Amino acid sequence: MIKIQNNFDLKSTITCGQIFRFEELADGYIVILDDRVIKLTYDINYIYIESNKEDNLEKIIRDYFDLDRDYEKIIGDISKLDKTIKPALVYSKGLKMIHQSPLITIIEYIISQNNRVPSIKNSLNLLSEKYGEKVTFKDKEYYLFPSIDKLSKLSVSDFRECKVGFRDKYLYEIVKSIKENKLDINSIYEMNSEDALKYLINFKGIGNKVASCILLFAYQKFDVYPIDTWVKKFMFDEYGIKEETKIREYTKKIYKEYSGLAIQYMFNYKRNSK
DNA sequence: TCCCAGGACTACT
DNA sequence: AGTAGTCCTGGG
Repeated sequence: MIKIQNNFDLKSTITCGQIFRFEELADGYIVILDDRVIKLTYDINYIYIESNKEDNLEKIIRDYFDLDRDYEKIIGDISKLDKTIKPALVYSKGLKMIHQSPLITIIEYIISQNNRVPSIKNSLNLLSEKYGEKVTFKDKEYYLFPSIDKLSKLSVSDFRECKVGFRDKYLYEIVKSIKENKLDINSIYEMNSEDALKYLINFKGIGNKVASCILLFAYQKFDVYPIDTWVKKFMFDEYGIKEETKIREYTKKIYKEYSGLAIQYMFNYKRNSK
């Protein structure tokens, strides 16, 4: 068990749509990471983390929840640039952008296309239960997300059996590309956002939105972002801007390299506050 | 039973 | 260059 300062908003961070495989408990959350299961509980001062695998835990947590980035400063900078977004920043104070493994993020967001959250979760759980490593934690069984080696042995119909529907062939092809390094997930770290976006969109099954989510949640490229209905609503209500291209122009001009973060805060505010 | 939501691709102009 | 139709699942 480790404890860290409770200086972030665990609930928003976990439930705001960036994480699919989590479970809400009476006193906290279970989250399934790449290589372990964690349980997070909290009081006013601390967040307590337990795992089936304690080694390196603090470092992994700090990395996954992006705890070492100075969000206070970023938020300060954004609110200096723009007053209108301030309520959203205050409301979502403590929301962190998670830092997930590229492989999992790519699979998750391909499945998410034209799909709803419960159905996405169902598919991810099926994939994990069938092909992932079983882990026992506090007398309960969990399944980690399958490795690239495991995934690359699946057929199109294996994917189909996990209820991914027409996305089966996309997953099959992309997993193969990753395995053969035709989709080089490591090279993306070094690309600028524009090139990375173009690179990802070349692969069948990855469009603009999916690519944006991958770059934001796996590569922490804060200047790329998906624009969904909640963000559109915010932009229309607050600024009277309706078209997506105009929204992109505007957010880029105002929020610059922090656009992805600003957008996520907007999304959380618009969707969750009254 | 049908209908709908939800991204990206394909095949058309 | 732009767009209608299509792919599948789960839920109303």
